[in-house]
Amino acid sequence: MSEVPGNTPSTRERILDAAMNIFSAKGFHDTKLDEIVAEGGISKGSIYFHFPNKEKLFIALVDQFADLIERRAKEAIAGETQGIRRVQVALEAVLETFGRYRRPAKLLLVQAVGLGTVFERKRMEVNDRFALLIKIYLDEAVADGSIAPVDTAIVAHAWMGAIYSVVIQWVYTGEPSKEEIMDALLPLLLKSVGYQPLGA
Amino acid sequence: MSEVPGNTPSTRERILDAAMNIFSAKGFHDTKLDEIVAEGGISKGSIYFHFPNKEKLFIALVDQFADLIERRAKEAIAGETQGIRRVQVALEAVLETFGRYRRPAKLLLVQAVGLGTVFERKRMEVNDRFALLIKIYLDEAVADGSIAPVDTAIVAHAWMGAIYSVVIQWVYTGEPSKEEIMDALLPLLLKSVGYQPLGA
DNA sequence: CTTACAGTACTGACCAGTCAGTATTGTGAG
DNA sequence: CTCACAATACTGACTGGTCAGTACTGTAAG
Repeated sequence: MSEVPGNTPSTRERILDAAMNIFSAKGFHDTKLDEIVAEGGISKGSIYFHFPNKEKLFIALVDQFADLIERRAKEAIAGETQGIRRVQVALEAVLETFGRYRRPAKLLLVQAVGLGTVFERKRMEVNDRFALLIKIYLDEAVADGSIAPVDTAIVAHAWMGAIYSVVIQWVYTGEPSKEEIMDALLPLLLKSVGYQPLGA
Repeated sequence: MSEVPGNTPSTRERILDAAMNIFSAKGFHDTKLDEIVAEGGISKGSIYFHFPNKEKLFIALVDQFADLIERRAKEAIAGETQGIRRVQVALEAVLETFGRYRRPAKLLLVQAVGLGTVFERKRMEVNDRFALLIKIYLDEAVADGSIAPVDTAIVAHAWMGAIYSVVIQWVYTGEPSKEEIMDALLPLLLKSVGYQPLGA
């Protein structure tokens, strides 16, 4: 995630990796900085050299993963031109990325929630960014006639929630498998806006 | 919620009301017991007379509301016999109940998440209860031919996530209105399993 | 020596939970 | 009804453990 393969990881990377492991497992409040120190074989001083405080360290991890998801979605979209296809490949890319990174997924979807006023803004911001992204391409698909007109704002939030929920379930239990999710969730979402996938 | 109208609320009820107000606004960790004490005009000691600790007080509120939601859904279902109609009225009942209680909704859907191992069990339990409920009636609808066969486990989680997400959005912003949600979300969910609502 | 980082020992604010005491209500014997 | 006592309900000043953050020391490279 944060390490360049073949290189000795920098202290900053070691901190981020260790923090990701502990935060994603125990949540923000139940994670003690000393645990991160032990996990990463680094020192408390260096954490405060690289990050101003515990909160910013946590947010750095959230941002890092949210950026990755968004980047992957945009890359996928760039390779397609037709409205609904773009929506489809973006969904695939997002599910693929969540599937590949279980710990960051848990951090973003579970541990970053319910942390009180400070983090609430951050979470809203990330959520809205995703919802807006979905909305834009749904609107595009409506405009070019791929799908019938719908309230794309609500659909965007509903889709996001559906994806989150299934991914969270997978994060905790490992079930359903990534393949089952792709096979069941993708057609479900597309059908919900009246698009009949080819295979169905 | 917890008060018998026309009666002076008992201390226990005053505690629950005050705790609901603060917890739902600030989250578990950012809420100090002294704030609840101030809000409810009660004393710290009486909180500990009625509840063993802060955690159990919080969970009492979560349970109380989860029970209400489940009860309303089951009542709605009991009044119908046909498969897909039962699913539909249950959805309506749940959305209606979330809509009526904004603070409990936020407590359950936002503040109860990401609180670490202790609460994670509780939340999984509540979630699975809801998902199973949906799944049962979806299976019923499949069995009686109302809808085509689908992976009802995934659909159940996806639906739950979709509902949660839209409700959370409404909790924060007041938008979209309850009517818009009902009008857009219900057909969306039903269409996702291939059921064409009458009005469409 | 200085810079740039790494390591460690320590501090003090914070807040959940305690407990000794007070108030209120219940009861039953005279 | 009323007095004695008990049980229950409530109060709020206090405490002790915790842990984010800080101040200080160590070191290697230039």
